[in-house]
Order: sequence, then C-alpha cells, then structure tokens
Amino acid sequence: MATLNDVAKRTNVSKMTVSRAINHPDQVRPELRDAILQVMTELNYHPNAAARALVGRRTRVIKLTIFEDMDITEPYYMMLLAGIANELNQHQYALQIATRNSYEVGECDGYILTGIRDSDAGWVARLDQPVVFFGRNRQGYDYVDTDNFQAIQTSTAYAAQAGYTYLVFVGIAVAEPFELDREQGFQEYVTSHQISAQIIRLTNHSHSATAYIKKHWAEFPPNTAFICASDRLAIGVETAIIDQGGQVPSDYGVIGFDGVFLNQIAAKRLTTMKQPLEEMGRAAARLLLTKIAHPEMSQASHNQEKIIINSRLSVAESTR
Amino acid sequence: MATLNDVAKRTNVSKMTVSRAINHPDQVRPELRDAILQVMTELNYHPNAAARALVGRRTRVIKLTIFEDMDITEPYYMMLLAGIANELNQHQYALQIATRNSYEVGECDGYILTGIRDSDAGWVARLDQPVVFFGRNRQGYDYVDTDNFQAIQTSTAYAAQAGYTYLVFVGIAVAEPFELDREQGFQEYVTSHQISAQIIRLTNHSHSATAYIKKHWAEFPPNTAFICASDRLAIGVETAIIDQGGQVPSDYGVIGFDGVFLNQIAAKRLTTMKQPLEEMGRAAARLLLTKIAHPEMSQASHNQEKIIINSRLSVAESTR
DNA sequence: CAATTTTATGCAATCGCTTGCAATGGCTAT
DNA sequence: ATAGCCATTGCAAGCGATTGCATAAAATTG
Repeated sequence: MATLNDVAKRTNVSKMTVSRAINHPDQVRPELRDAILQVMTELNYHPNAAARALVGRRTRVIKLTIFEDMDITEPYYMMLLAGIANELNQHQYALQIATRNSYEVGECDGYILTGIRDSDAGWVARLDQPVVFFGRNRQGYDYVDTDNFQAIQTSTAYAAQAGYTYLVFVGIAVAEPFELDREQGFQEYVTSHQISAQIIRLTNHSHSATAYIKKHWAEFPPNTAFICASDRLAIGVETAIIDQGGQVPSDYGVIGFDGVFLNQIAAKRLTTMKQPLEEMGRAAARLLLTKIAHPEMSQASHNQEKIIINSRLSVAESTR
Repeated sequence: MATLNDVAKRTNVSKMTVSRAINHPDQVRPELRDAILQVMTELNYHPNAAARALVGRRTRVIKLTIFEDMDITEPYYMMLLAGIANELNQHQYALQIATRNSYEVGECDGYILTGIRDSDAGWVARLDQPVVFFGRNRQGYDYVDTDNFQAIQTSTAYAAQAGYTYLVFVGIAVAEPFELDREQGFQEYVTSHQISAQIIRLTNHSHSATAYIKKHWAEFPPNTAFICASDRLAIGVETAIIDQGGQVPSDYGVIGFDGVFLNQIAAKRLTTMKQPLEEMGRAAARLLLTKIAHPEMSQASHNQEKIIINSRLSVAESTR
C-alpha cells in the first residue's frame, strides 16, 4: 500500500505538500498539484483512514443503532437504511450498523438512533457524539419524523368521505409517541365528526390482526373501514375480512401505514399512508452531518431541531 | 477521553504494562492486572480504534457489500444482515454497509459480498482483503449458500407426492447460479419422473407473477402446483389464482422460496422452502473471520471453501 | 529599490497504541 | 556460589497522517 511518503518521493516534494494537495488544493501551485494527483493515481494511493482518524479525531463513520427488541427484519428499516447509506456515501461517510449490545465496537462521528424506548434514555445520554433520532422522542433530541397525527387524520377523513360509517383504528400496543399521535389523531377526528368508531391495540403482526378480527367479526358491520397503524396489520385485517366472506372494498375498507412494498402484495393492493422513508433517511443523515460539521450550532442555541416530512396517502384497491 | 497513558500514570506503571494487561493478560502479574482493569473502568477507558488500526493494520471492520442493482429493501437482505451483525458483534467486529459506488469509503479487514454478477469479477479481483461470497459464484471464491438444486427437488417432489399432476416452475429471469440450479433441479425431477410441466421466467415482483398467471390462465388446469423461486413470486401467483376463482390448495398448490416473513401474510399462508438466512449470515461471518485470523490457510491450500446450509420445506396452507 | 505582504513549501511534533529489544530481579541448576 | 533461565516490566521507535510555525521565494507597495 502506497503512503504519503511514497507519493512525496516520487514527486520530489515533502509529504506535506502532498497532504495539502489533497486537503487544501488551493494552497498548492496548480501544475504541481496536478503532477501529484497524477502520481497518486499511478501508485493507486489511498489515504489511510486510521491515520487520519487518529490525528484528526474524526472517523468518517456514522452508526445506525437499531435496538434489538425491534424487529430488524422489517422492510421499514431496510428502506430507511437505504436512504441513510446513499446520503452518507455521497459525503464520503461510511455507515455502520449497531445494536444495543454492540454499540461499543468501533468509534464513530455520530449516531442515528431508531427504535429507542424511554427506558434507554440513560444509555443515549452517555453517548459522546452528536445524535439524531429517527422518530419523535421525549428527551429533546433532534429528530426526523413524519407527522403521525396529521397522517392519521388524513386517512381517517378519507375513509369517512368514502362513505364508510363505522371506523376502526387498529393500533400497535406500545406507548410510544408515534403510536399515541396516531391514536389521538384518529380519536379527535371521529369525536369532532361524531362518527361511530373503536380503537383496537395489537402486537404488530398480521396474524394477530387476522385472529382478532375473525374472533370479533360480529362487531364489524358492512360499511366499516379499518385504519391500521402498519401495513402488516392492514394485511392481516384484509385476510380476515376475505376469510369471513366480506367484500373489499365495497363493504369493508382497509388503510395501511408505512407504504413499504407489502402494500403491493395484499390480495387487494393496499391503500396506505406512505412514509417517504428513503427521503427521511437522507434527511436524518444530512442533519447529523450538519451537526458534526458545526458543533457550535447544536451547543449554542440548544434548541431541538425537528424535521417533519409528510406522508402521502396512496390510494389503491382496498378502499373505494 | 482517557488514554493508555492516563491509566498508566494512575496505576504507576508504564503504558506498556497497561497495553499488555489488555492484549496479553498472561504476561502481567495477576494482582497488578486486576488493579489496572479496575482503573480502566474507573476512568471509563476504551482503547482508541484508530490508533490500534494504524499500528496493527487491522480495523476490526467487515464490509457487507450489497450491489445496487439488487433491491436492497428485500427482507431477505435484512435477515442476512441480522445474522452477520450478530456474529460479528460477538467477535468485537463492526459491520459496515457498502454499495458498489461507496466501496472506497473507509477501510476494512474483509468483505462479505452478495448480489454480485459475473460482470463484477474485475472489481472483486481488485479487493485487497479476504472475501466471502453469499451465494455461489463462478470465480472460485469461498462462499456460503443453500443447496438450490436439492431444495427445488425437495419441493417439486413434495408437490408431486401431494398429487398435483401439472407442475409449473416460476423462476426469476437472471442467468445466475442460484437460479440455474433451481431450474435444473426442477427440470431433472419432472423429466425423470415423467411429469407434465413447464418453466416460466419473470422479474422478481409479485405483480408480474399475478399478471402472467392471469393472462395465461387457460394453460393451468386444476391440479396444478406452482413451484416458485421466491416468496414474492409465490404471493403474486396465489393472488392471481384467487382472482381467477381457483381453489387453493385443493385445486392449485403454491410453493415459495426464501421463507422470509412474507410467507405469513399471504391469503393462504405459504408453503415455502425456508432458507436459514440468519444462520447463513452467521456462517459467512465466521468463515470470513477465520480467513482473517489464518491468512496462510487461504493462501496455501487455495481450495475453495464451500459452506452449504440446507433449506427446509415449511408446509402451510397453500398446498394440500 | 528597499520594505512588506503574500504565496508555497518544508520541518518537527504529535495523535494513541503496539512491536522488538533491553533490563531487572528472583529462582533453579549444577 | 555462579551461571542461566523465566517471569515482569520499561524504553524507544514508528504506524501514516495532520497541525503550527518557520522559511524561502515571489509579488506588492510607496
């Protein structure tokens, strides 16, 4: 592996000049700089990341920490990951994946955190680098999220206007901000519009939705719409309806949330609130890189940065 | 941040002794070593990865390279990733995600490659570190894979024994080893058992399967079983059958491949060839770490290491 | 044209850690 | 008792890059 010195000797300059040719190109005479760059490619020179990290105290590595008790195999995370990776790569940063028990392995310049529970607050507070959350948090950290409250209101309104007269919110049984916002958005809408409705809370698996809906089938008369907190739940609901002989979308409507590719493989392609996950991932990465580049900014003002990217209702075959 | 020196001063030894207490514990007097470890936790000391990497020429980072033209949001990759991450973390290695255009960002001790096409051979050959493939390859690199040939023969045999008399292989239109093995496994089975059959090749999307099956519905009499090369395709096939009024599983059988959670959300839970992706990911990680630890091994013998982990047929509601 | 600023380049120190060799002391072996 | 051998520990060098300061050359100025 070629080093700075190798390039320097071959060019008859000190390694300093070579270093500058890379990091401060304007401080080096143009023709000399070109000659140096030439030699660098000839020698297939690549700066040693470890040496740079050592002297510069920056690793050019960002860690995405997905906490273990979340299901890492959700397509949701994969899309997020794709967005983050793309944005970081553009800025010559590498992406590292970590879980709670591996967070100590290797150093980094900043963290993107997702799936964090309130009980992890202490752990987060101990992190020594800038942090951006994916999803709202109660501890005042910067975050990127979608407007869950507004999103559910939009889909609820859509269901109501489509003429469904009984609305069911199928939520996820966790007391996290994203879920509370969604429940509240639903609740306020049906209350203020005097619509008959109910709220169900389940674990986030399609089969639990299928089982529940089948068991309580009598409660759901024709003209019911199910507003679900995830595409997984929505698909489970749809399966139950079809199994019970219900007609989708004429008698029963189903709306999902997330907009991962799951919505495409439902028996009736799913109407869903589509989170722009790729874009949200990019936004999170950009915000974090900004914080790293301007540490004074986050210190001084100390006000929470919130980036809200709106979801969009994608209408398909599961609603009329 | 505490350094080796800080710990050394506090313990009244040279930093060398501290270093040894970490890396060669047996070379340090036990009581002294305990005292040092004590101080290390007191000071919340963590060895600086950059410094170690610089002097030791090992980064403790493994790169997982998923090539871009593959759909990174496949749950398939996410499960693989989970397996790799878990295994690496146990060995104090960090996992970095890279794509073709970001492979130069940051250094690493080894690569796990997946989704590589033959045309990328040149790129792979230029890598300066040990490589393990996920999936068979024609270039002689070590790899971890499932036995695709055998797997398809198993599911084909299962379909035949279940009494389906017309068998359709729904494959993916790429000339990659995994696909060719599956087609061949199918072909040989139906030929040697004199079963009427056909092979279809599609892009790996459920909707393309749905469209194709619907369009050619007349070709598929009752008692047909579809052996698919992915769960995505299988779900698309199932949707088409139901749309056409076909009965699953009594008249039509559907078998998937992969065993990602998709199989759970099909209208009829999918019978599928379940790849133990988590375990395969772990195996790939272990193999790579072994190669890193024993460079002489891979050099000297120079024979290709193949780890084959068998898939298992998981029978559910889409076959009788 | 001498004085001063600007532009280009080099020197030396340093980041935190590990490797090779030397030094110390206690203990065994003749 | 003297040589020899472990077991422990320290010293110095160096991994490959960057930062601050110094220096030389070139350009600007009154």
